[in-house]
Amino acid sequence: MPKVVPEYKEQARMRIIETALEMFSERGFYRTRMSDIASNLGVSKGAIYQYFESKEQLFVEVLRHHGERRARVVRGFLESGSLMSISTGEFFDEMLELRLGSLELSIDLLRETARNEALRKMLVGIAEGWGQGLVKLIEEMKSDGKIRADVDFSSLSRGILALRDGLYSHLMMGADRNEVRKTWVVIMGYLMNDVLT
Amino acid sequence: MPKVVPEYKEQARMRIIETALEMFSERGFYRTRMSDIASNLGVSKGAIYQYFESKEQLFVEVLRHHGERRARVVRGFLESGSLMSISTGEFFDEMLELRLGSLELSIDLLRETARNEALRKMLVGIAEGWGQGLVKLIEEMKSDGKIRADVDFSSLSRGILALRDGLYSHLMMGADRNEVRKTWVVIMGYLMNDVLT
Amino acid sequence: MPKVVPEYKEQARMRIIETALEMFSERGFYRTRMSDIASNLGVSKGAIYQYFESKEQLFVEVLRHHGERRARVVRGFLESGSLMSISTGEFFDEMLELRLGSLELSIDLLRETARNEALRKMLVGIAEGWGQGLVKLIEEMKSDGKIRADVDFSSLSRGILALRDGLYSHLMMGADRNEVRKTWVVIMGYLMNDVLT
Amino acid sequence: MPKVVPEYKEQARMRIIETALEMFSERGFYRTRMSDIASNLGVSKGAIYQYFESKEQLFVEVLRHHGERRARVVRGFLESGSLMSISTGEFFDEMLELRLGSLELSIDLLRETARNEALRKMLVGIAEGWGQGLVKLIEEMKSDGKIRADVDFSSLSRGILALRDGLYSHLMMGADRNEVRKTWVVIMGYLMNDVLT
DNA sequence: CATGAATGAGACTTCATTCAT
DNA sequence: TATGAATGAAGTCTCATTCAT
Repeated sequence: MPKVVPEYKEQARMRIIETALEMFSERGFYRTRMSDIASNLGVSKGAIYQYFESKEQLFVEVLRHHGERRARVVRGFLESGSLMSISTGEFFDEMLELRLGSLELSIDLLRETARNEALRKMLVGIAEGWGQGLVKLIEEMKSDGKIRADVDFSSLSRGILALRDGLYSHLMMGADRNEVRKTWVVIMGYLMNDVLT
Repeated sequence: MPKVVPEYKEQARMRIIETALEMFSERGFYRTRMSDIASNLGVSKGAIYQYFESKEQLFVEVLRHHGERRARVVRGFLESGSLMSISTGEFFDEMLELRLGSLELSIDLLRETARNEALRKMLVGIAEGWGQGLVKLIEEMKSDGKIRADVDFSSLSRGILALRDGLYSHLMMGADRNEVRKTWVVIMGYLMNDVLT
Repeated sequence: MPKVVPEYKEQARMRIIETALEMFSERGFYRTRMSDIASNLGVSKGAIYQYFESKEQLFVEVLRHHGERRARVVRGFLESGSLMSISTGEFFDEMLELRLGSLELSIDLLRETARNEALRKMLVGIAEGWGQGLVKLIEEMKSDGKIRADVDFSSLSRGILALRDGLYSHLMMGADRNEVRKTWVVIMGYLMNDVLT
Repeated sequence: MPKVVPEYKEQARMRIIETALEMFSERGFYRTRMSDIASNLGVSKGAIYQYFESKEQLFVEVLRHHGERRARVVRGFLESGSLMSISTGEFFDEMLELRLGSLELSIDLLRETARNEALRKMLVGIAEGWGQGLVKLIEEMKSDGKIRADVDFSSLSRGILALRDGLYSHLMMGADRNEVRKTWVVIMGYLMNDVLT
């Protein structure tokens, strides 16, 4: 790709973000050196600094990009679907693919957060996005009579998200993927029993 | 207490471990400097090296100690109790008090793991401890007829643990403690509906 | 103007030199980045390297150009004038306009000098030019009987130059321009009292 | 010197400041690397960071220390003396020894100043200290009838300081020390002629 | 000729660890 | 044993310079 085309810079930026995302979530913010990212990309350290002014800024952009992508995908699921559709193994796989939980990143994020107010805002925003989406879906289903009227949708929503995050962490700790997926399906199945009419 | 008595060394060791545990779980392994731990303890950096040969070794000991304490407490709950007893807000608070989830530590642990096989073993051991405890409890309840025969106890056990871990992470991210506790109670209540006879 | 005419190159060279002169004297050699100069000129960094082989070489050319211009102006003053004419506030303003003192540049020059013999030669040459001009003027006035015969013209010349340079440095340090100009006039007045017949 | 004595840290601090002062004034702030200062001191780079949190902070401390020392010495001269005493070659030598002019440092200071308000304050303070001391001396001499009543002491004071600074810069540029000293004596002599009764 | 993305040497800074006192 | 000054390896970041387009 010729370097003069206008899209070039944006593509280069995205390549850096994608690579950094992978490395940050696998090794963590501190264990990932700028030189690692650079050599993984096949460029020099300096090149990255043309696109991001610091390692911390790169991290912020990685999180922002990642958060937006997650939000888009999840919204798609929630809007078109029902609670049943997210109780499936397919949904779980899809989430996994997108590192939708990304507990790894979240922990580092949390630690950076102490020094970076913008990060904290974003963090809260992303979490709220998920929560609101679920809550809205549950409310709609309730008013459609698909869900029992006495369901505490706030707890239900938070519980589902917590289950998801916890299962991710188990995966990270080395749990077997099939077992984890099965757990999702089984537990979500139980919950659906309880709340669906 | 005169410094020459043998207990002194053990007490000093424990003080270091307790302080390091707090700091590692709040700031993370990388953000916590040896000098921070030392000044928090009111001793010199050198003193810590009389008890632990390296920062990594200190981390390992912190995790070992923490893991053992958690295991003890949880075993107590599980042995004396039933699934109902762990569905309560009291149990949740108790877990919280002991950093029983300690996702923060787990993440750092996971990252250290890449270079330290012993750590990985311990990690898996701790997780299995929890899992086995729950599984055993569930099996006993099933054979007592307190739980429906068709329950997939492995998934149930893993799901409960994942729920716990996920809720911890939400707390870390700034969620309200009362809401999180309530979520635990509500979701566990649903699950009990499904599995208890 | 089409870019291929030979004058173009010379004009482009001069534009770079003028811009660099301003930036070097305001921010200093080290604080001025090639990219700053380029963006101030509205061209790319690469373009500058078509005219100057390195930042250091550009600095040398800036100094040469500046020295020559100063020399021309000062010669004009000295040849057509008398000591009285350089004791005026107008002369002071004129000097200022041309950065005739340019202590800022001189200091950077001095520091470059350690590695660059050619620079040192030029530096000495410029300083001598001033000195010789003044000395010659004083000698002529003396032989015309306008100056007392016992005047140490070497010290007088050097003293005048030192006064000028010192006042420039005061300006740079934030002194009020009117006060500085007045000082020049007053002190030069005293000195004229002493040396004129 | 044993490292446990309380004075040790202060002495170490001063050694660093003295060495840094020499190197900053000879090579300038930018050309002086922390590793140069360290190896000149015979210690590692890291050691300096136990005493100063950054290169810039070291520079500030160097200037503060230097400014205070200069102020002390000059005050002594001015208080005990008369304008005649500072018109001597001995005074000039003394000033030189203490880098009392320190134009080199001042230029770097000036450049740092853009980013550091505290520095600018100090700079102004030091300059004012000199000026006030001279002005006070001249006023006293005037009221004692030793100086002509119509002397503009503000301009005289500034002129003397400018002469000093200018001569320093000439020395830095390679002028002969004896000639420079002689210039000081001669020009100050002329000025004394004009202002003393 | 011009561009500006990429390079890479080198500067600053941090911090786990050591060791003389 | 305890101290904390010193070390030095390693990481982040800068910027003059090059070169493919």
